[in-house]
Amino acid sequence: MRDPGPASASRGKGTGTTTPCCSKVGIKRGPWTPEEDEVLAGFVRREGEGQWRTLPKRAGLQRCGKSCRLRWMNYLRPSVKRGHIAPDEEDLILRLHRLLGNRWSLIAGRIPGRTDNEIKNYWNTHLSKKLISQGIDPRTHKPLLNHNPSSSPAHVQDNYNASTFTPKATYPNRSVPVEETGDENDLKAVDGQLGQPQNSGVQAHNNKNWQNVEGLMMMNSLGQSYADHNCNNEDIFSSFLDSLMEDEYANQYHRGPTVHPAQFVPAVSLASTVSFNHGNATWELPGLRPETESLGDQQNAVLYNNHLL
DNA sequence: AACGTATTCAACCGCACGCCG
DNA sequence: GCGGCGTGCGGTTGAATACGT
Repeated sequence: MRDPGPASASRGKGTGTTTPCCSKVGIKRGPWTPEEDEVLAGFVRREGEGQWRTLPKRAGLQRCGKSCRLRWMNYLRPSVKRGHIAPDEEDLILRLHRLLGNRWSLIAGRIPGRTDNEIKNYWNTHLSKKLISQGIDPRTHKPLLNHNPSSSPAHVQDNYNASTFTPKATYPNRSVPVEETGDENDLKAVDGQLGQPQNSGVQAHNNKNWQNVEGLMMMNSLGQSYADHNCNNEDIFSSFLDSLMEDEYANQYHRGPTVHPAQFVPAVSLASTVSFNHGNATWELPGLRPETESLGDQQNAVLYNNHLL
């Protein structure tokens, strides 16, 4: 492994304002030693996670709290899975990234044992290059304009298209059209109409990294709803994401015109239906195939078929 | 073997948000 | 409403390592 390096060695970017926990003289930086790992892991096992700021002092570590937390979360936690990313994990990362963009923590939350840092690194070092080599823009997941298809082996392209890409989806809660280009101005326009993503019960959102148009559309709506009503929607989000992850789902919606979700109230027998409160209306996001739809509510069936298929 | 370049990934940074007094 | 604190996020860095000449 790497040498720990001098305790005062400067790493990372910038020399500007430092966070309080890292400004103290005598705080060690750089790679962790096995001894430090042992101290930290033992302490967290005994005392539990949290109180990271005061943890170094209590545990007798010459580290800042943020560094301790990062080391625990990304390396020492028992649930952290080490080793190579499996093909199915890679496939999942690709599909989740297409939906969520650079929401590494959200993506990591769907892949057991993998950390956001690990997935982020894997994306930047492997997957983004892989997509580029296949003529896919890793930022938008759309074809690169200047890419020569002949430069990629056909079997590679076929494999990727077949196993990884879902058909283009038009989400039922979309109220504005999504431009085919992932142009920044388009994103701003979309932001303006749907509102910036807000902090939610799921996690805090950084507003600066909404790079994926599809994910932007979805998360804007979810985030807005979460923020407006401050409800605990982690399970709802999870099930909604599950439904989005199904190819069948995307197949059902990729052709249809948009409809305001408030216009549509799915039959109660529809499984995986996701409800959101927004303003005075309840927004319903159907998340399954129409063939499972209850025929008991004919009105809903008509709406469903007319507007969402 | 020696050197230069590319790649990997652990660790750092600033910032944003929720909570609480 | 305001400010401090704790926490978590995504972007970036750079030492270690791998690879090529």
